[in-house]
Amino acid sequence: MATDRASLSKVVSDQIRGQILAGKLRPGERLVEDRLSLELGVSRVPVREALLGLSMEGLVRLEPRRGATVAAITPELVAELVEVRTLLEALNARLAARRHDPKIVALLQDTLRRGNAAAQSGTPEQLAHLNAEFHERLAEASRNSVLSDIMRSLRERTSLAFSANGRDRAREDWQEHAGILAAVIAGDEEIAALLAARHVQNAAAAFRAQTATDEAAD
Amino acid sequence: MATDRASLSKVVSDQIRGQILAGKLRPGERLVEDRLSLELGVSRVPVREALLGLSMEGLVRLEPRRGATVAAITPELVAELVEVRTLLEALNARLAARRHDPKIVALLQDTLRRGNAAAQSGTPEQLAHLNAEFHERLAEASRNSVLSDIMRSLRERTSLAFSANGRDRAREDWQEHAGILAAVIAGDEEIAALLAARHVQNAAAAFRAQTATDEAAD
DNA sequence: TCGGTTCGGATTGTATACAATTTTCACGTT
DNA sequence: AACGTGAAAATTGTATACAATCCGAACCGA
Repeated sequence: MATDRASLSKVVSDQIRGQILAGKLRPGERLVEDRLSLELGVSRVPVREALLGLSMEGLVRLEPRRGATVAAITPELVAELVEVRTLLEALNARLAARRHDPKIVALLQDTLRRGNAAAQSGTPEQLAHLNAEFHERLAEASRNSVLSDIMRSLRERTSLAFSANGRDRAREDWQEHAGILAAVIAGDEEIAALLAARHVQNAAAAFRAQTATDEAAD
Repeated sequence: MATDRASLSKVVSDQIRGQILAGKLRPGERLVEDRLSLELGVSRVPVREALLGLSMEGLVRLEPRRGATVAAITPELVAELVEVRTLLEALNARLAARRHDPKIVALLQDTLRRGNAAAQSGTPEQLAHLNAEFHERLAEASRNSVLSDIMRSLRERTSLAFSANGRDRAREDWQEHAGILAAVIAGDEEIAALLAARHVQNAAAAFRAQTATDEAAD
C-alpha cells in the first residue's frame, strides 16, 4: 500500500506509530504538532503528513481545527474490528494453505520457534514484536497484498486493545499459531481457516475477560 | 474513517478523487502538485495532503521523489481486490439482513427505484453515482463502520476498472441489487450473503469479458 | 552514429512565515 | 458563587521560500 513516502515523513510516521503501539502514547492523548516536531527535530510539515497517514490507518483521530489524538478503542469498535478481522484472517489462512509456499513456511516456522521461547521467558515487547512478525508473515503467505494491507491495519488497531493480555494468554497464542501453521503446511484450507478465525475470537474473548476483571478491580 | 480533515485539504481530496473516479484523470497519468494547485487555486500544501490521503486509499500511487500518478489497475490487482471484496460484501449483506433496519431499507428502495430507471435511460455518470449510492447505503446497513470504510475503498478501486462495463451489464447490476435487497428485507442472511458475493463475481466476470473483447479489437 | 557527461529546468521534500481558529483564563456582572 | 464576556495564548491550516533530487537535452569524444 501507499508506496512508501519520502524519507522524513516516513521516519516520523514510523516513530509515532511505534510509540503508539508500544503504549508510550496512550489512547486519547493529544498529539500536538509543535511538540512532536521539536521532539523529533523536524519541522511541522512531515509531522502533519505522518499524522494524516496514521489517521487513515486508524491509529490517530483527527478532528478539524482541533488537532490529533491517539485513537481511543471503545468496546464497540473492538467488536467491529474483530468481526471483520475474524473473516479476513480465515480467508488469509485458507489462501495460505492453498499455496503453502515452502519459503514462507520456513520463515513462519522460524518465527514460531522464537515465539514459543518468548512465550516462556520473553519481555512483553518481544512478545508483541514476535506476534506482529508471525501475523505479518502469515499474511504474506496468501500472496494477496490487498488483503495483507487491510489485515495489518486491523491487527495494529486491535493490538492497541489486546496488548495487555498477559503471559498465560501468550502461551495459548503460540499454541494456536502452531495449529494454524500446521494446517497451512498440510494444505488443509478448511482447518486453517477455522483455526485462524477461532484464534481471533479467542484473543477477543481473553481481552473481554481481562477488561472485565480490570473493571472489577477499580 | 479519518474524521474529516480540514476544509481545503478535504475539498481538494474530493475534487481529485472525483476526477479520478469520473475517468477525467486516467490511470497512470501524472499528478504534478504545481499544476493541481494552480488549477484548484490553492497552494501545494493541501494538494500534497490530498495526494497522500488518496494514496492510502489506493487511488493514487506515490513514488518517493518521483511524484504521484493515478493508480494503475492491473488484472492481478483486480483479482486480489475481487477476492477480498467478495467476502466482505457477503459479510456485509449478512449483517444487513440480520439487522434489516426499516429506515435504511427505505433508503435502499429509493435508490433501487432510481437506479432501475437510470439503467434504462441514464447517463454513465448517473449510473456510476447511483451504483455508488446503493452500495454505500447497503454498507451502512451492517452498522459496522470499520467494514463500511474498507468496502468503500475496495469499491472505489474496483470501480476504476469496472466503470466501463456498458449498459447491458448495468441492467443486470440492478436486478442483482434488487435480489440482494429483497433478501435483506426478508432477513435471510444466507441468501443475502450469497447474492452479494455472486454480484461481485458477476461484475468481475463482465469486466474480464469486456477486457478480452477490448484486447481483441486492438 | 552512438554512448556517456554535464548542465539546466522541472518537480518534490522540508522549513519557515503568516492567517485563522480554538482554547484558556482572568475579569466583571448578577 | 455561578455565569457569561472578552482578550491573550496556543494550536491548527495555508502560503511562500528554499533545498535536494530527478529528468532531459545539448554537447563531446570515440
